[in-house]
Amino acid sequence: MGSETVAAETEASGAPGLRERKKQRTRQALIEGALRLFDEKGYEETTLAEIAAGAEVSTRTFFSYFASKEDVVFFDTKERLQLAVATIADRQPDETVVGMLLRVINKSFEQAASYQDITFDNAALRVRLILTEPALQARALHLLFDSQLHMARALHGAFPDRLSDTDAAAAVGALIGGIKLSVMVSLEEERSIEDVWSIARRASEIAISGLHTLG
Amino acid sequence: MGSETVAAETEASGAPGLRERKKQRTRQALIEGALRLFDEKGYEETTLAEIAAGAEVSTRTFFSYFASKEDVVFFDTKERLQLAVATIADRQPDETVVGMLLRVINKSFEQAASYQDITFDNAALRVRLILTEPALQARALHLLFDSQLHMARALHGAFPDRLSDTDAAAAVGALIGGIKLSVMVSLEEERSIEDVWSIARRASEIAISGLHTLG
DNA sequence: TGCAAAACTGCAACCAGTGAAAAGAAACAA
DNA sequence: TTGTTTCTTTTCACTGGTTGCAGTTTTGCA
Repeated sequence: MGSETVAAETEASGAPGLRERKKQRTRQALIEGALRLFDEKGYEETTLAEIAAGAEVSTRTFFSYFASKEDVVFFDTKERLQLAVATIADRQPDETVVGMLLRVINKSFEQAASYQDITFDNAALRVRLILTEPALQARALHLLFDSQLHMARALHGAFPDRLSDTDAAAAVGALIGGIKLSVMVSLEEERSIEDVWSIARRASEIAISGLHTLG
Repeated sequence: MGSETVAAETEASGAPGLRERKKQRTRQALIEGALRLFDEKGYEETTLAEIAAGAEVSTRTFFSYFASKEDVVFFDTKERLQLAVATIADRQPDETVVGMLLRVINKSFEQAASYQDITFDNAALRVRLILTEPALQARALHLLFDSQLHMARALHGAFPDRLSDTDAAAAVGALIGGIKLSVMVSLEEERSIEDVWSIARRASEIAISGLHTLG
């Protein structure tokens, strides 16, 4: 089944077997084919039958790799969340809450920037897709929300005595909520990556120093 | 069509015509019937056919009142957003950004608390429903996100010289993001309304005074 | 080579959602 | 009241995502 991102090795040996390699190839074919089709003819206009045919599997098989049509687009979400949570889990000595949160944000951006995972260079296409398709936007927000919950729990776990669970949630929610909304607004006009970057930074500064520093 | 919440009057006279009254009754029947069915047999297990039958209309007619199955549950969203945006629009003289945001939050809570709109007393049922059904949760997040965008624009409009559009977005996103996530975490255990209220307050204080005041 | 597990296929069924044409009901004018 | 116009609902047919199931193929391994 495609539910595990990390390859399950055949045995104690390090080499993935034929079965695993085939599965990875099919998975990648589904992802790349789907994104290409979404780009060419639009998300709604692309049917699962076409996606499956593109990867030379049956429609039914699609669903043993992804739980839904939307999910192909978010193939790397689990991985990204894992990195964030892991980053929180290995708290540096003497690190402050804010320091840790910034480290998480930075790592996440780095990861996003250097994406090679699945020979996949159309990150921009994906962003455009998610921004324009309501169904994908809803799914993205749901996944992001879920990630925030996980991160809040991890943060509470990293500072068990200093932060209550609800305070940890408030912190994560405020930081990511601020960044998310300001980036979204900024994307309504065409902007360069650098612009977006600095807007995100600015939003995190606002969250950290507090809204009272504004008007 | 059911797209307008406010009744379109027949003429210059104040009385809504028969047509309008019937539509309101049908709308209410759909809402109440749907929520009752969702409660009794679960959201996924309830079909549109059943909902429509409960209100004695055809399945097709359901879709001239609501755009989707999910949307019945969020029948009052437009109204709530309108209040929030209107509250922002009539900025008080000498009001600060933070002061205004707090006023919006308070008004919104008031409105939620005093809900009588459609002889509808099962607000709690609805909350439980949204919290447990993934499809509804995704829709809720999408609607909330959209509301935040509108509020951010309104805020920028209210303080055009003091707040850039992206800063306004950062403010709204941080405040609502913090409240949302902490309330959500708090709801994982059973809590009283008062508890939730004070947790929300605490989250807004954190966002206002800044994350740096934490760890 | 043979067996068990894993993966894939085809098929049937369900249900949300949409388009179009026809029927029904209400509003309006004469 | 009657005829006309406009809005609403119904009926019907159809698409497409999603799932369960039963059977077949492929792979891993002894």
